[in-house]
Amino acid sequence: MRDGNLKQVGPAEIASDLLVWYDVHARAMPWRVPPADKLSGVRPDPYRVWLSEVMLQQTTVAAVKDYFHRFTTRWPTVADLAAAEDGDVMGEWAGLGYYARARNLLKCARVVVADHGGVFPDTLAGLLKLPGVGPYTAAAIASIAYDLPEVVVDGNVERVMARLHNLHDPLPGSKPQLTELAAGLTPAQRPGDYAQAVMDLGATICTPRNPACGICPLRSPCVARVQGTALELPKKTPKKPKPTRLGIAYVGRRADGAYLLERRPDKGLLGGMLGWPGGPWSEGGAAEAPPIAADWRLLGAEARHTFTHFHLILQVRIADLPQGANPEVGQFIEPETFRPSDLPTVMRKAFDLARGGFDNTP
DNA sequence: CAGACGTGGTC
DNA sequence: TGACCAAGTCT
Repeated sequence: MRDGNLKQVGPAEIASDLLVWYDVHARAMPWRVPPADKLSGVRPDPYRVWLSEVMLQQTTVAAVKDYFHRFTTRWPTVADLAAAEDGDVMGEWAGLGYYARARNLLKCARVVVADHGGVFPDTLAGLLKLPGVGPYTAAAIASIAYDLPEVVVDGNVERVMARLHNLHDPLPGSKPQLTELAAGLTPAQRPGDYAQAVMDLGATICTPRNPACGICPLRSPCVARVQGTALELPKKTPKKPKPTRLGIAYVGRRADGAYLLERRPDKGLLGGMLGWPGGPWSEGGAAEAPPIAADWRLLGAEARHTFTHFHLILQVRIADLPQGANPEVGQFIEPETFRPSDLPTVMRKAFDLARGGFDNTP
């Protein structure tokens, strides 16, 4: 049979082909136990598997690596994390995005310590009850950490399944079908390696833009490859356009170098993170009053930032505040305590502009 | 169930 | 430059 033709291959053989490929091409990750080490009985640490999986939700491996290293260095066990201060965890997560993940991370660590003796549940149902652990993450922990044959379905698996079976129904409506197809391939042997193999395949071979079909271990049974439809799969329902909102960031600096910051409420955008006072952002325009009376200067440049569902143009206003200033909003953070890296990215952008403003007007 | 929820990289 | 994309979850 020529390589360009479709070949009937059973589910067991597909899984087996994928595992053979994975044994050679598995990417090395700080949270992963390589296939060869598993043969000597080494098991992944459920804490590290959980932490990495939460960080990897909608986030690239490249972005996660440094955060994973900092978290596991500072909090080596789930008990260490459970005992951490909220603000320390939020600050360490700053820049990674989707901050509900960090809030749920801490909640989850405390539940595992308080209700499970510091040991992660080893069933899908038990894992699903944990804060911030949904169908994907529960199945990933169950299969990767405990080698249970649960069905792991993430964006990679959806893409691989849609192409393998040439399924043109659009996401997210087709998710149940894709899950069904994924379930049909999940093997009883080495389900954890299999799950990681599909995700590695999706990340390195069966990529969204330039799939390397020629070297894909599943090229023989892949219907989309033969039909020439791989590039258009999986289909997705079109997204709505993003509106643009306007806002103000008031960056106030006291004579001793302390900055006036506020802790944002747990609910909503950037919940639980530090930020500059400035009120809500809206399409109508920004008119929020300053947190304290002072000589606020408007900077010439604005911070631009795009969130998941809107663009933001942020005016930056700066002021030198007297040592005895007593603002209604927020709290001063001493220069020894303040780490710009504790700020979410949009707030750090405003800070970078403000710093230039202060430098120009000593 | 559709919308909220971040960010950095890529083309 | 801007739209799309990446190991989703919660409401």
